[in-house]
Amino acid sequence: MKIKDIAEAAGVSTATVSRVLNGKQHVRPEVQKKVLEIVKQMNYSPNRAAQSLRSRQSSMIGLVVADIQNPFFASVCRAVEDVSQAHNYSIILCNTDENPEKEQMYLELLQNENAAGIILSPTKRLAKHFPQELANQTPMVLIDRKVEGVDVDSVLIDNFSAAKTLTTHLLGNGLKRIAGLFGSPSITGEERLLGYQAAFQESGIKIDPDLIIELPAKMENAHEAVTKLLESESPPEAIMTSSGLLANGAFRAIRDKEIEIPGTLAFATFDESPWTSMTRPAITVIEQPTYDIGMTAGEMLIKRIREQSRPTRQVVLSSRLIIRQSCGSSQ
Amino acid sequence: MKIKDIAEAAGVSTATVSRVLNGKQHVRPEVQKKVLEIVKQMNYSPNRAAQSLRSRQSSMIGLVVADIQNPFFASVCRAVEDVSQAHNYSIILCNTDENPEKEQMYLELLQNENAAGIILSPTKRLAKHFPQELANQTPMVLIDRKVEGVDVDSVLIDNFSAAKTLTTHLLGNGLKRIAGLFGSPSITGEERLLGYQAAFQESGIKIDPDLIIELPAKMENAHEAVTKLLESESPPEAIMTSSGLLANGAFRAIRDKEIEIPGTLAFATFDESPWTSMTRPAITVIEQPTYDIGMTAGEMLIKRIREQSRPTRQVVLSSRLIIRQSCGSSQ
DNA sequence: AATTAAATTGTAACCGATTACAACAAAAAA
DNA sequence: TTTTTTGTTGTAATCGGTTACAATTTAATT
Repeated sequence: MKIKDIAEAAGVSTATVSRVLNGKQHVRPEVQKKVLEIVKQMNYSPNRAAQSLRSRQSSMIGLVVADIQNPFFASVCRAVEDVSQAHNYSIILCNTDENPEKEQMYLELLQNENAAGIILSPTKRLAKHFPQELANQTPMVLIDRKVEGVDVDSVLIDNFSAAKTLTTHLLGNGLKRIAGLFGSPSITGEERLLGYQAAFQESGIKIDPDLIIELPAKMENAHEAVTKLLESESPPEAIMTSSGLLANGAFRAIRDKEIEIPGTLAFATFDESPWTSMTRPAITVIEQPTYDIGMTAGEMLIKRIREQSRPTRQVVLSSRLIIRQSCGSSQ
Repeated sequence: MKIKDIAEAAGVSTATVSRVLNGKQHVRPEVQKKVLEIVKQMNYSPNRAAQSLRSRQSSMIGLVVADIQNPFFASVCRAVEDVSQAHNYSIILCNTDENPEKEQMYLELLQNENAAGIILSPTKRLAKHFPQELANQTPMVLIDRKVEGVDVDSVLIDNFSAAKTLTTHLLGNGLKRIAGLFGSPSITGEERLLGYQAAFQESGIKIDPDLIIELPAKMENAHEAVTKLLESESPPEAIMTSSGLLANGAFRAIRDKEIEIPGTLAFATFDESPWTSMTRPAITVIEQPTYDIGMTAGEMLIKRIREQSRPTRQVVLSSRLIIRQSCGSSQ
């Protein structure tokens, strides 16, 4: 079923059919009606590959994230999909696992695919060697990670401030030996570490460097690290983690050791998850506007696709500290 | 940068370049080497739209699920992506929300896109009116839901037995008034309901029809339904839910009312989630082999893409009852 | 050495849409 | 009525690959 078949059935040329289908220029209403009828009757829809080849633009949006199993990205992804769908774009999902080679591979793929646009949570390496030409050529929106000195749209939260806020909250509760688990290598993890350090700085309390742990953001890693931490000679008074996945492993390790929260150990983390409000004590968290991030990124991308030359902008959405019982503070 | 440029630079025809790139037939090793060198040097990679147009096959696999925010599907998705990537396919992600129109729209899109294959968790309507022609024409693997009397590959767990096992476990603990929350409209929910009923049947205990609740699998719905249930004149002794999302809302409602588990109310659910082992008491669940389902489906799809005519098969993976403390059983 | 078979390469058609251009018709202006 | 403008339509080129077919070279066989 191709455009030629429709053209023949309607007694017009393929050009006319194409014009009708794309709502272009001058076509007599009666011809238009006839063509549409036949299109409907024959249940025709155009071949995307042909369209894409000719117009040098596909209807695909590349969504490149670290890991779709991370609820943060799942939520972002869902939002992007909702927005895309409303504008007749589909999404190609790419997981990088923070691996620059995978990321590179996917970016090339998306170029070859003539993706209409790309939404990307860049790895640390990409942030260092940012492909500005690619961004100039293909509409792109960065999410979740700050990349300095490049001209590209982005949507993120202020990770530095959020981490500082959370740490300050812990310090404010009289906790001093606060261990921090930060995802690595990851820009997000890095920024949050800086916020953590800044909070200490400001409070005048010294950080025990042994309590700063950078590690790949996987549950098992956090479990292992926290287990070791808790078995050490001078265990911390509090633990904070920089992502939901890390929180999970960490919390499990704490539970395994049957350590009392917040009595013996306080606990707080980035990322609101289904479980953070369900444990007893419920857990103090920094909640990110995940769906909003995805939605905003999606909308910005659509706008850029429509108007390639619009000035770029950085949107910073605000996160929220939800104080619960895991840090010993009353409300 | 197109194949013609490479051909010219290498002093051969485009056909030869194409042959080299696709590892086809007869090309003199020296020519091959030369072409590959130039391809590398000029950093060429082929236009996917053109390839897809001519060969009538894209390198895209459609993954159609109910909702990527459901951790079950996120895990399946991740597995599919891993397998796809290893075979040089990418995935187009489609969320249906159990909405047949959305599903229909996406299936058409995937056809127009010449998707190499489709992995699909079908809605109830699709199961009734299964597009066998589409399945014959495009490699397809069904996941998660059983569809009767069609000739198509599928990967699932035995939902009926799993639900029966879980319900029998509750009954075995002396619980009789067991409320069940089942996702609807969804084949999975339906099958689990049947298993639930069968367990009662077998035990000779009557079901109070008021305790069977079918509802869209969203947290809020479950929260609302359970709240109402708990406020009713004759509240249940136990609640089981047929999916992780429902479990979340249900558990939250129980917590909100500060009802003691398992003393006053027992609780169990389908789907192992990060939080089910972290609450106190920890929750008894049916754990599904999520990653395995995705991986198996992915591999089956690749095989079918390679050999369109192979006989179809149904793979049933086994789920596992994890007994914890939420149902009052010692274990 | 002559014949046959196999390997290598190029030419050009093709996939299915979009669109520049030309042709023609109808309406408006002179 | 003639000329100009505007609107409608078709023809054919084009996007960038793949591949059938034919042509040519090389190797194997008789």
